[in-house]
Amino acid sequence: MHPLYQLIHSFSPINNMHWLQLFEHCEELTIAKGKNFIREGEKEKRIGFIIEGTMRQYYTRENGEEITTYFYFENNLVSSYISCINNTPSQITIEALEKTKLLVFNYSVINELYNKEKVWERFGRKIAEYLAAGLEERMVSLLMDKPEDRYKKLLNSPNKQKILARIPQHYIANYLGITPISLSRIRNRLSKTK
Amino acid sequence: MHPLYQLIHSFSPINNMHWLQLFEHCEELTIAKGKNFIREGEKEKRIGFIIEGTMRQYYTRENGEEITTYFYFENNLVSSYISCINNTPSQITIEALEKTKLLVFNYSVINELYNKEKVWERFGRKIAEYLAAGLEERMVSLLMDKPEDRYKKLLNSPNKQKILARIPQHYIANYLGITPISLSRIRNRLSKTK
DNA sequence: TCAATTTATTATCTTTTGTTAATGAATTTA
DNA sequence: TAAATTCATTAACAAAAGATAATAAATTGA
Repeated sequence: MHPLYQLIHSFSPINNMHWLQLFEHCEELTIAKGKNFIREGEKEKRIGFIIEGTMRQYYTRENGEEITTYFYFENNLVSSYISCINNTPSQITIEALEKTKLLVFNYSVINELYNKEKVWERFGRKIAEYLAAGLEERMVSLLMDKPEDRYKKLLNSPNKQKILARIPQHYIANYLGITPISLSRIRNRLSKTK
Repeated sequence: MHPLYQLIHSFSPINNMHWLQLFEHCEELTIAKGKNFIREGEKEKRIGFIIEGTMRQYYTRENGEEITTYFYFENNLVSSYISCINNTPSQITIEALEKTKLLVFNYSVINELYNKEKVWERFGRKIAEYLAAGLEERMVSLLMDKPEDRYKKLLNSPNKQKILARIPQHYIANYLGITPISLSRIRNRLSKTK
């Protein structure tokens, strides 16, 4: 079973026919380290599924500063989701942090499948619900926790260990809503307490 | 056309039969000022539609401190959405800030409609997508903007003016991720600049 | 109406974060 | 391998935010 088939199935059980409805519109794409999969301002909507590699999503300030908001790893779907659903130009850029192999399809494909099949419509719902739950958790942490606590949560979250393992620290600082200098100080503080 | 019918229709066009599938399971409920519609720890899942009134959603810290994360007004759907979709006890409390009249139904009703009808499944997707888009915008603002800028955005957002008009300032401070004292200082600073 | 409570502001002090800059380590790449 | 770049830490200072407390204004409720 293809890992993307598995992922979809875990959200909304589909059969082989449904799978092929999507799979026939997929193609492989390899992105070199440092190159972009999606660029800010872009209107073409693509969805990627990471077969291997790591990607980083960021917003760009007016002064050109990049603010990293998310990381993607193997078996993650990656896209400018908001621009897909709102049909607006992407506000984010998605970059490969290492050579990344993707399976790629157009959002229009999935959108047509939403119209065609109830199981695909359900998949769309489940994915959006999953996303909303993750965003809410993150938002609440930003509102309620001190930066130091957010970092501790990251340290204690087993599924986020790979973030720490593979990602430069200054990107993690962005993700936590602080500067790299501040994260370095937090790390220093914590190392002395223990 | 009932305002809830209208709201649903704007997300996913439904006909009168679909509407009645939901409406027959609705009942009216009035919550007195200061009383709760949903309580932290609660397992029963209800969804409310505000006919008139204002509500506040908050998380509670271990020390009992309440952190306000959202406000609801007329024609808003209100529920512990995350606990509905994850089938977990509510982490939030939703309180009436003034006497509030609701139309109420159980999440199980809408969940059965998801199974029964494709238009309802689509409604579920659209609502979740709408929610995710709002949460992403909020999260990005928390990561990228200074508190002062978040407050300015609130001032300039026409649909959020009612927040300022009806809501005590210390709840707004929570919503912006700062203390009431800090918001008061920001207001002081801004009043001097202009 | 009047006391009690809630709410917003201000002051003081402490803590934390941001900013800029310097340094050294690690990594990349030519 | 050597030079260049990226990355993490640290220092010093400024700016902002949190905590606590006092005060005044507004609102609520008996």
